[in-house]
Amino acid sequence: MAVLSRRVRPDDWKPVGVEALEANALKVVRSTDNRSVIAGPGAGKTELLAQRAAYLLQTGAAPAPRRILAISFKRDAATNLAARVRQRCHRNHAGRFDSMTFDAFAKGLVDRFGQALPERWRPRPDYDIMFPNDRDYRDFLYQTVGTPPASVGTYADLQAIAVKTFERRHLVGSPLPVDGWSQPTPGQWAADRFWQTTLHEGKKSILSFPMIGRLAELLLRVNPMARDALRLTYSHLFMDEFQDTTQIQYDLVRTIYLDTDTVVTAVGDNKQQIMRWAMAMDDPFTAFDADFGGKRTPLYNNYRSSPELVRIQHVLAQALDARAVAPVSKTAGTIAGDSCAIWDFSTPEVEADRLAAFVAGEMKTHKLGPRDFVLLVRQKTIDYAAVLEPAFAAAGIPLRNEAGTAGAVMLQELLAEEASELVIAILRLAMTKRAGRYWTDCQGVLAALRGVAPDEEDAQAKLACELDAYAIKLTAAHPRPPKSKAVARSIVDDILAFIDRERLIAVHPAYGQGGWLDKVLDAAAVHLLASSAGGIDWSSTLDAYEGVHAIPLMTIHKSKGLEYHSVIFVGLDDGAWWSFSNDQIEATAGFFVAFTRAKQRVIFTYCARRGARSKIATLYSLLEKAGVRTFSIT
DNA sequence: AAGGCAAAAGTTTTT
DNA sequence: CTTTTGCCTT
Repeated sequence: MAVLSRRVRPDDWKPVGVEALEANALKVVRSTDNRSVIAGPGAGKTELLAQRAAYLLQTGAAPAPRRILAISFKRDAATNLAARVRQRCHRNHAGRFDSMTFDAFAKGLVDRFGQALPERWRPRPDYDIMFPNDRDYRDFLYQTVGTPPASVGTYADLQAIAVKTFERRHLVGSPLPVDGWSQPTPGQWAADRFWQTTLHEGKKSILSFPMIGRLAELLLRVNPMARDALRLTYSHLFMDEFQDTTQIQYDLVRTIYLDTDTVVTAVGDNKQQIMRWAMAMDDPFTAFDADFGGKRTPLYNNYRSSPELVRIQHVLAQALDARAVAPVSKTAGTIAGDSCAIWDFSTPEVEADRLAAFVAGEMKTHKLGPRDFVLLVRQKTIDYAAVLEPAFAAAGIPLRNEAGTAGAVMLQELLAEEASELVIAILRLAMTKRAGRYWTDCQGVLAALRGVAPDEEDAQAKLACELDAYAIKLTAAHPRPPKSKAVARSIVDDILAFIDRERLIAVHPAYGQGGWLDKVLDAAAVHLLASSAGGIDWSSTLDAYEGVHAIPLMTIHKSKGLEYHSVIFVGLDDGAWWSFSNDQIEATAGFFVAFTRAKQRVIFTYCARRGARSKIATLYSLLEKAGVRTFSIT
């Protein structure tokens, strides 16, 4: 289908690049009012937003020069949505679509307008970012902060504040008062001391992202010009993964867009709320419907999972939401035996061997790749990797612990880093045959870094020459993959010098903060060295770096938003689910997320040696209720 | 310095 | 649930 830049009449507009959308999805795509879309896994929530963006941009419902703002919770979700819109729209249209994380949005506001904040809340322009933990707050509350004035309370009052709730209740629990708290409670007094210390009392201001969110909300409340500019800029606002919205984020959006002509579309699934610990609101959808007059529009199709899996999913869904409506599977089942089963093993070693043999067999008979499978665990991937990795290696399948670290950086994070992607793209280009598509990638990224527009032919040609010459030089200098950390690091550094470190930092401000770029580069070198183990060639080294032939092992949280042909959940026992009774809803939501990653099959494994199954008996009875069978394997 | 015991952590996003 | 951390005592 041709991607058009001219305007389409709303009645003539058709979904781009997909067969059809379900009726409600199409209603939301064309909607002119605020909508809350609650839809289960595999319903195509991201696709709905991408189609709506295409509709608004192509029909002029979002009229130029006004733009669409899409806010996501995680970076990969923001990137993914932006990519889909670029695929579906002409460059001129996609250029009016801004997809970013909440934190990037809030930080952008503070960076642009923060100096207009009243003095007591004004950070210095060169502020640093902190990621405080409970320990930092404990040290602050019990040591740094000292004794409150008698009018506020006593030291004992401070000690009575639970460290766990200090941040969420007092520090960033509610919108900031412009002139400070006039008659502070002990909690507010401590919060104010924390703010004033981090803003004004060091060499630099130091802020956490929740604090940045609160400052962003305050500055728009006191600065009507900035607020009006945002209202004018964006005719439409999308919010993805809305079930994970925090009060801070919600307050910010409300301050900007409540009772304005900006149309808000909030999309998510309350059954997948597994971020409550990260200050997610209890029921953001109900708040949104009440405040913004959001019209609730559910989706009923499931484009991911087979009918049999969708049937079982619905049993789990009902445990989370009694009013859940059964979704309709739009995918055919391809599994001959049980789509879901519990495998009860005598020992973890037997479990590892059998799973490896099973995956190897399935790959052969059904022409599946290792990336069609996932090994999911609840926590501590490293413990499971220790047993599973040798067994899978013996079966000829490398296992890759996505939560494992290279240097100081988590593997999954490293691979999503622009710096790492660039290094690998250039290595592929220089070191491997048939590197055609890497030419386009590298050229595109380099052009963007250096500010060369696609239509500047001379500059593009010059860039291509430079890239060519550099590739030849790199191949000559390193015909084989590195055998030491020092060589690996020198390769990474050399490539970075070629792409120009300063320009990279200019385009990605995060790389200018707190040595993050060096951590990423060090991690890239460590991982490059680890990937070249065995003195293999460049091509397999780079494959190993990206894990293209490895079966991924990860936690449930990391798997959110991903999908696999077969999901193998290892360790359905009380030990792994120690927190089950603390928050049954959240734990069951985690179980639901794990289950719903699968397109065709889910296997749960159990081993008595790891723990009982009494605390999580309700999970087992849910599976039993859905007719899932248990097989003992010794 | 080492041992004993109780409390806390673990799952985790974000430039 | 298990493992790590932290504090107190000897």
